[in-house]
Order: sequence, then C-alpha cells, then structure tokens
Amino acid sequence: MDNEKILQGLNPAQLEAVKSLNGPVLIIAGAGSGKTKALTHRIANLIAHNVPPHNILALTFTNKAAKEMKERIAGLIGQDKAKFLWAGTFHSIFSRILRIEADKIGFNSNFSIYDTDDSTSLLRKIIANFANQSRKISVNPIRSKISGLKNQMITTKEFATKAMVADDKIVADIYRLYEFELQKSNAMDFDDLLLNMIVLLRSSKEVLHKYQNAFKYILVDEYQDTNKAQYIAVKLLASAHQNICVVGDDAQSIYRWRGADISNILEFNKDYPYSKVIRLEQNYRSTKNILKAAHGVIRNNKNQLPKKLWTENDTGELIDVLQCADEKEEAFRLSTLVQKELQKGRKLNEIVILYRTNAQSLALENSLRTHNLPYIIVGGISFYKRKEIKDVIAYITLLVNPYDNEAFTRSINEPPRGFGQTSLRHLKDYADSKGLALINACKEVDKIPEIRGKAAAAATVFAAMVNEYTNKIKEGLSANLISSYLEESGVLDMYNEIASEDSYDRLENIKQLLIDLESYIQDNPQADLTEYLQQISLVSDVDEKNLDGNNLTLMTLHTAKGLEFPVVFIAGMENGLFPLIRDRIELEEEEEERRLFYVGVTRAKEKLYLTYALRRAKFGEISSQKPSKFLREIPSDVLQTALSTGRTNSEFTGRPTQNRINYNARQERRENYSQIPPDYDESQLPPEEHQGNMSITNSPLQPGDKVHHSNFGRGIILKIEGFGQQKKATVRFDSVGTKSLMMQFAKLQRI
DNA sequence: GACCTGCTGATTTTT
DNA sequence: TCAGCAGGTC
Repeated sequence: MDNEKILQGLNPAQLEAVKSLNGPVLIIAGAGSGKTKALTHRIANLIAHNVPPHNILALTFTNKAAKEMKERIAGLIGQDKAKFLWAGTFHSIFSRILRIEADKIGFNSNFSIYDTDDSTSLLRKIIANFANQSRKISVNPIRSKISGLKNQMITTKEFATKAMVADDKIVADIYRLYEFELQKSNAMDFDDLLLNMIVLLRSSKEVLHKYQNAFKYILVDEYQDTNKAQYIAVKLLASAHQNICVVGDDAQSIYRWRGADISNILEFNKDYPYSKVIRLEQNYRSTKNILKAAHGVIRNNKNQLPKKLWTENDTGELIDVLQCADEKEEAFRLSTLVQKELQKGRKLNEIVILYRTNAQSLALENSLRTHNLPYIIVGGISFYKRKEIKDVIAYITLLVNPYDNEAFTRSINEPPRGFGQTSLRHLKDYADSKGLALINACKEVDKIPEIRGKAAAAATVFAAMVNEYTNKIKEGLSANLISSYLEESGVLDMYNEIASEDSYDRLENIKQLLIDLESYIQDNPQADLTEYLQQISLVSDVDEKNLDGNNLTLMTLHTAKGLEFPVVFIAGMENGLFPLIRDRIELEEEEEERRLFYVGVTRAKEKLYLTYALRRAKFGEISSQKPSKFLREIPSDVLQTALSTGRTNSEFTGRPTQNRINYNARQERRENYSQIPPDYDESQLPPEEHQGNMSITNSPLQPGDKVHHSNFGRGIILKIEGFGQQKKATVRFDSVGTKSLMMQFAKLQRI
C-alpha cells in the first residue's frame, strides 16, 4: 500500500478529512474545494488502515459520481481491492440488497423497477377507473403528492387516517390502489427502493445487524440532497458503529422540491453529537472574480451554514452581462461569443451553456446549427425513455418478471394485434378475480367468454411466445436470442414497414440497445437479464453522455451540478424565468433558486457570461421580461455589461430540431448537419422591417395579399395589426373562414 | 379496434 | 409553440 500517495497533495483541511477515520464526520465542502479528492483519499486511507473494502459503503446520487469515485480509488489502491467496495447510488446499492432479501419483504427477487413514466401510466389507469369522476383529476400532481408522501415515509394507512379534506381522501384512495397494483406486479418505483430498504432493516434484528456489520464505514456524498427516507436508512445502518462521514454543501441544495431536506445536513451535529466538522473552503476551480460574484449572490440567503470560499487563483476576467432584444438575439449573440472563444484557442468541450428550463434550448439549438457549432444536449428525454426503447424493455421485462402488468399492458397490443382496450379490461377483470398476473390469465383466455375470435387468438399466441423465450433464456442469454424474440413479436417489423425517417431512427435505437445488451453480456458473463434491466432503469442521461468530444454542451442548471467548465454561459437571466416563478414565490423557493444560480456560477473556471432578453416567447406568447434580481446581487466591480444591439435575426425562425435526443443515429446526423457551412453574414441581414416570418418574400405582407398557410391553405389578408413579433394578420381562408394569426408563427407565404 | 383531429396545459428531475 | 391526451368517426 502506497501510504504516501494517499496523504500527498492535500491541504490541511483535506488532510484532516482523510485522517479522521472513526466516528461521525461532517465535511462542509464548498464548490470546487476538492471534495471528491478528500472522499476518495479517505476511503483509500481506510483501506490502508486495514479496513476490508467490502466493509465500506459509499453512497452517491448519480452513477457518474459513483463511477468517478471508484476510478479514483482504484488509481490509489488498485482495482483488485477497489472492486470490493460498496460504492454506488442509493438506488442501485439498495436495489442490490433488496434483490438479495426480497422474500423478507414480500417481493420476488426479479422485481421490476418503475421509472417516473411507468408510475405515471399506472396512475393514469387507476385514475381512469376511479369511481369518483365528478371532476377531472390530473396525474402529475397526484404522482408528486404520492412521491412526496413516500419520501416522508407516510404509508397508505397513515395517510388515509390523516386525510381530512376531500382532495386528500381521493389521493389516499389512489395511493392505496397504486401500492396494490405495484405489489401485484412485483414492482417498485424509485421511492420504494429507499422505503423498502428501511422496511427491510426494520423487519428483524438479524437483518439490521447483518447490514450494520457489513457496512462498518459509511460515506455519503451530496448529503444536503438526502430526503427523509435516505436519511433514516443511513441512520439505521450507521447507528451501531457510528463511523459515518457525510459530505455536502448546504449552499448547493437544489432538490427541495423533490423531497430533499436541507435540515439533514444543518442538523447533523444534533444527530451525532460527537461529530467532527471539517470545512473545505479553499476553491481550486474558479477565478477570484467568479467567486466574488458567487459569494455576493449566496450571502442573500438566510438559511445557511457559515463559510466563505477563497482561492489562490488569478483575479481573472470580468463577468459579461449581455442584454438582448429577445431569445433569438440571445441565441445569436451567444453563438458569436462561442465563436470568439474558439478563436482565442478554446475547445468546444470547454464550453457549456446553462439554462433554467429545457424549453430554452430550442432557440439556442437553431442558432448553434446556423453557426456550425456542434453541440450535445444533456438531459431532456433520455434514450431509455424513448417510446420504442420502453416498448422493447417491456418485452424483455416480461421474460424476467411475468407478474409485471405494466410491461404486459405496454406490449400486448404493440404492434396492434387486435387486442385493444376492451379485451384488456375483460382480461384484467378475470385476472383480478382469480388473482392472476395478466400474462397468466392469457393462458386461460378460453374461460373468458367476452374475449373471442381474433383477440382470444392473439392473447394465446402472445403468452405462448413469451413463455417460449422465457424458457430459452434460461438456457443461455444472448443478444441474438432477444433479437429473434423481438422479431417474432413484430416490434421490429412495425418500424420496418413504416418508411419514415422517424421509424428509421427508432429502429436504429433498438439496434443500439441490442448492441448495448451484447456488450453487457460480454462484460458480465454471469449477469442475468434482471441485472441488465436494473442497470438501465437506474441510469440517467448525464451518465451516458460523453462530455469530452468535440462539442459544446447544453444543459439545465440542475444537471450541471458536480461538473465544471472553463467557460460557462447562463442564458435567460430574467425575473420569472430565473428565478422561476409560477404564481407567488415563497422565500424558501427563492432561496433555492438562488442556490441554483450559485451552483451555475461556480461551475465556471475562467469565464462567465450571463445573458437576458427583454422579450421572450413563452408558450407561443410574447412577454416582456425584466433582468433577474440575481444580477443585481453580483458586486458591480466584477461585471461588465453590454446592451442589446436591437436586432433580431430572421435566420432563427427555422424549424427547431424534431427531437432533442443526440444519441447514436440521430446524433450523427445532427453533427453532419452542423457541418454545413454557415450562410449567415451580418452585412446581409435583411432590414429590420422585413424580419420575422418574411424570409420568403422581400416586401412585408399587406391587406389584400393572397397567401398560403400550411394548414388552412389559400386565403386573403384582411387586416394587419401590431408590430414586430406582435404582428397579427386577419386572414380569410377558402377552407376555414376568417382567422387571426400571429405572423411570426403562421409562416404565411405570398401566392 | 384503429386512426384522425382538436383541445389543453406547460418547472427544475440525481434515481 | 408543441406534445400528449380524449373523444369522435370509420
């Protein structure tokens, strides 16, 4: 063991963290303060002090963080030892344990993991069947309410007794039915993975002691983002040995809205009275100016632990604030600035553009493409959430967990087999009355008089096919086998037959999944499908994306946490957008928005640009915007501002990308596309008067002009009113009569 | 049961 | 705007 290597290159605070091996330790680690270094060296040091790696549990929030940690520890102590560490996300480690102990909590070890979409679709069905139909119940609020209850560890029974108002009573009923369906399907949602771990630990003294002794040393990363269930689970595990080390930064807590409880970190000292507190306050990442800005912002929050970051880095450049006329100009100027950074010798992968909401990426993408700037988007819809991938996964899931009724419902009529909603309802009634899984009810379809003919035949054939492949994979798993299963099911043909670009992409995505499966099998010869499915159900987009390529990166501020870039742009610095406000903003929400801004600012190593627009299209409406209040919180001596040129650019009215997935086939195509030389030339900008939708003709449309509209066909303009983007046209169409249209969206063509 | 059309509503999202 | 549903029609 190379002891010196472990203690080398650490500052005094880091060194103390690395050397404090026993008892509770709280490390307050400011942004860019070498937190991962302290954590990984500490783990290496534990092993150097003869703690067996398999007695160490390191919990993170993302796979990416876990992977980085494992790699760095392997670099310090060697892969042969590092591989025995229990390092991973809360969800992946807990589901590993839950599979081992499944029978103790009434599950089968092949349980399915339902992601948010699966939960939503299950809830939607429950709501649709719900007796109380007096008014419309929307799914999303119900789902987040139930998730919130689970995060607070409130059971269906507890909530049912607490529920006083009518709304809560409805939620209580839906919650109960939802849990019942999950149970029947042998499935857990994300929240259950945490909750059931607690149920397991509380199920018997033996189990609790087993895992307390298995994990003699526990480390938790990003502790400020733990919710109640995570907090309790960790507390249960750590209570015997009290060797718990948590790392976090209350200033970077940005997940309150999904149950993260900042008091877990603020009150660590109360939970573990003899804990040692170590502060990592030297920042190695950012310039003095950037830190000054970050500090100026975060000091406006009341609820926080005392600390102040400092750095020995250079003062660095000033922070640029740019005012833009609208989101198109913002995107345009951003692209130009990116090009300037490239001319200065920056590489694309050193640059990131951050925004508050995913919707903002559209305008940015259009502009980046016209400027020939290749980019990748992290976030948005993940590969595994694509319809075709979810369909294929549903088919595969059925082979492993036949009880999974969601997987069955998803696949039975995809492609259409003549087994629709009505047949499904009859099947479900029968299955429920007999206590059967849907797929098993299919085998008795002859006993269901309501299902006859084509539907009955479809059910029988489907069940037989699933049965056949279930047996086949028991003899040996291969991607080829899964491929012929999908072939036989008709999913592949379904996309083959539709000769569209879209279905081509979908097929390519399925192929990509099969390639992925193949390489998984090769890397893990002993692994089974359950493990594969678990792994893909617990990965996120950030884990998959390679941020080192020759692309610049676009992502939301949330996704950016834990990352750093030499050049950071934050777009949309406007009140209402950032801080994001729906109706009324509470102080706590505003403080969370401010922490989010703090996270964004501290991603930057050398250069930070902040942009805002005076007008912005929201849901197709134009609204005037005011600069974000956060901008005023930045000390003015680190800022330099530039006002709008007042120009908008008609180049950017083009169609947004059809789909924001930059994965495999689609990504390649997009990269090719962005290699088309830019045809934009500032001197050739059309005069202001002609901008907007009028790139087709050279003079503005006027009353009396005959026009063509893509939906309504031929028409004649009766009236034009408003200016610029507010411009409206009243048009009498041959087909649909008179309509009033926003000209910037209507794309009227003169005929 | 499949397909088309019109309406509605829309944050952030580690897993 | 635009996606994702519900509800109507064939």
